[in-house]
Amino acid sequence: MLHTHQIRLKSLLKEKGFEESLIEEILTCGRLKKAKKGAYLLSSGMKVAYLPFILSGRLRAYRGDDEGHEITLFYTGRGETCSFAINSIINQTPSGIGSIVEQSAEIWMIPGTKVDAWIVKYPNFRKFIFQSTNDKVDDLLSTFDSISFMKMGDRLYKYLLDLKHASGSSTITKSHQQIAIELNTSRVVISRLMKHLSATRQIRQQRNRVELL
DNA sequence: ACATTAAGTGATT
DNA sequence: AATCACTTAATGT
Repeated sequence: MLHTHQIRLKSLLKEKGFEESLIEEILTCGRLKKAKKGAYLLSSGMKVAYLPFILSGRLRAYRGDDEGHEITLFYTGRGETCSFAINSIINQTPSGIGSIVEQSAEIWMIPGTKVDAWIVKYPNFRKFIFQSTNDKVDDLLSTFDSISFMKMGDRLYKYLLDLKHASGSSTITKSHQQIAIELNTSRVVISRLMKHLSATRQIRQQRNRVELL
């Protein structure tokens, strides 16, 4: 007896090219977790017990300090897993990053204890894991570059573009304050830059809403 | 109508 | 690019 989310999960796993028997294993030993927008899934220093496979929604990974500063690192969406979770699981080390639900998500939680064996047993799982790691390291480097070399205005624009790609929508519903937190700058700075983007017709904005043009 | 939260702005560092 | 101090605009109760 399969639930609708299990059917969707199954077809997504097939799409990913996973072996039939692996799909069965994933289905039997995982469990569904529904997480609402704004929920914290993981914070820095926590042990990771489950490998999250995202069925729907989107997560935002960030690095933070103890004074409430943070910086957005990358997003994780449908059909993806967070490669930092993989590292924490395999190396048995605590997570160095935090993860928050950006768009209400359904996540298939796979016990971390299975990961080692599956990497050995299933070539396609191994590929998936390495591919995920590679993807997220690329994202991370791109974020690193922007912090190191780009001016705030360009960083903001890149941030908006990244969000557009991650969400598949050119409308972003966030306040200037929230964006400022994610980029680790001040609200005033974001407001000024937004005004400029608006004046040069690169965006259109309303309260709590930015549309990329 | 009033309070609260979001966004805009000039001046200063 | 950040901070302060303040204004104006939008929204909730």
